[in-house]
Amino acid sequence: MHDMQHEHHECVECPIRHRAVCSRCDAAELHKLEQIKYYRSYQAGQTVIWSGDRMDFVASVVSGIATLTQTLEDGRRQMVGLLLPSDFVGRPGRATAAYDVTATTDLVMCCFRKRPFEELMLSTPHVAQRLLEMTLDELDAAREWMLLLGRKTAREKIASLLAIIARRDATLRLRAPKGQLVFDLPLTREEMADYLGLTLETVSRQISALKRDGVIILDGKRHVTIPDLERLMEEAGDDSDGGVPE
Amino acid sequence: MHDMQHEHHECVECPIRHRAVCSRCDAAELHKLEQIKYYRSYQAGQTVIWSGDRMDFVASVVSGIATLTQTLEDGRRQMVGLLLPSDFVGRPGRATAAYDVTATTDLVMCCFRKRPFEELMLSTPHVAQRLLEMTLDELDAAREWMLLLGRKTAREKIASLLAIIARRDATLRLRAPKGQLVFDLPLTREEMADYLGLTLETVSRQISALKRDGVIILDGKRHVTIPDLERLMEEAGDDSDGGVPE
DNA sequence: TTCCTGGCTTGATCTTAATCAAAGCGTTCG
DNA sequence: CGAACGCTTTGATTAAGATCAAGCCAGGAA
Repeated sequence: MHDMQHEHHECVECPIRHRAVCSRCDAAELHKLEQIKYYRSYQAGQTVIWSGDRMDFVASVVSGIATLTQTLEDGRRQMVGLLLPSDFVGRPGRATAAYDVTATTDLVMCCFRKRPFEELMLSTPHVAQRLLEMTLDELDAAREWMLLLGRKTAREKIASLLAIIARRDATLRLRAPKGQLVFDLPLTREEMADYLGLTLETVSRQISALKRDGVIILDGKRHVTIPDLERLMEEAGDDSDGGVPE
Repeated sequence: MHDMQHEHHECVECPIRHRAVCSRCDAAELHKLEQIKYYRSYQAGQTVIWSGDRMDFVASVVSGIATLTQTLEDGRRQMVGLLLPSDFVGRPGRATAAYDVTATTDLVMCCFRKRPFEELMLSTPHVAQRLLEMTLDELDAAREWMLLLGRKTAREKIASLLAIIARRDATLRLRAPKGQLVFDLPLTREEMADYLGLTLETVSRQISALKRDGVIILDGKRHVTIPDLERLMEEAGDDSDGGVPE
């Protein structure tokens, strides 16, 4: 419809191009990307791909939320990734999925056929460089998550998760991070439990406790208000690292 | 001494070049690397760098073992990385260390000054591509680790750690992974506890239990024999994923 | 040799979160 | 409308691992 705006419009529509490519884009590259790209939609609860399945694309979340989970034979589940809009899924150079990918809300992904995408990466260095940056960010997030799983109490885990969601949500909406934060929990109690390495009963109890103590205000089961972000961060037990340097 | 062998010798000496660069090396690039590279040695127990400190290099482990740890204000510690020879440390594009890095054995690292290394990355695409691959491997390892921290029992955690060390050790020594495996634990009980999100007492008890049950044979406190790797893997509870594809 | 010291083991007890169980609430479906 | 279902809350009990507390053992120093 707006031909003159086409390229810019594509950037907004498709975060991978915005985040990984467009910052230093080039007409020939954009044209190649255009040819290997397609969209897929999933309903809430649908599985995008099972661990071990052939995966012939890489993708970026356009809207909605997806999770990566791992499962032990006896059914114990651990979430290992939470994908919000603009996050990247899939690994260049690997044929099969390493995790179950599930849509927890209605989900739209922008996919790129894997083989041509890999070829594009070889010929356009800044795509690999941008992808490296994003992967390093994910690795940092994973290590923060490891601290949570290994050493935090149930209450601290819940507070940490709420802080993480509030922060990412605020970033997505470009809200100022000061003052009251309001958002809807994008996860069920069970999904939160899988994120935190807890049972859903413990999640429910700790949420009730935080509510009772005034750390959060709950309206219904999903709508959360954080009256005091500082307070929540304290509950999360995160290292503020204002410590004494030697 | 062996001038004709110089480049190859350097590759062996310095894993980052071997793993990230040399596979597709080029004389000019090698020359640049040579100029920005230097070695540092640490004694067992020494801290390489504290979280938050300025970090003006990236590096690769040449020999010995280093750990990455995160700490909560009250002293709870969680290991988030275990670096064996050829592993990479440091993040291009970041000024300060995000974790405490500690030498758990005597350690030699091959360092590259960060600024010139970043410039080299911009001009030599395959370095960024190789680094991306390595980072994706680390991310996979981190996610496996998250499953361990969030959902495995103490016994499974110990068995998993032993399997991980046995596997990496076998890889380093280029031993055939069949039959009996023998190795020395490179970590104290406390370090194992920090790896696994347990206390050192629980680590000790579970090691004793695995010994009692014949899953491992202990000679002294550190020398371990795995009589049956299959058995150990079962104890580790890992998803063998020989499941039915749909 | 004896005495330390640091790393490790083992025991007793306590706490946290898991498990088992029941019921509440809000939607959707018949 | 009422039944049924999915998600959640809450309660009672149990179990896994943490915590507190001795001791053990090997190696190094005096």
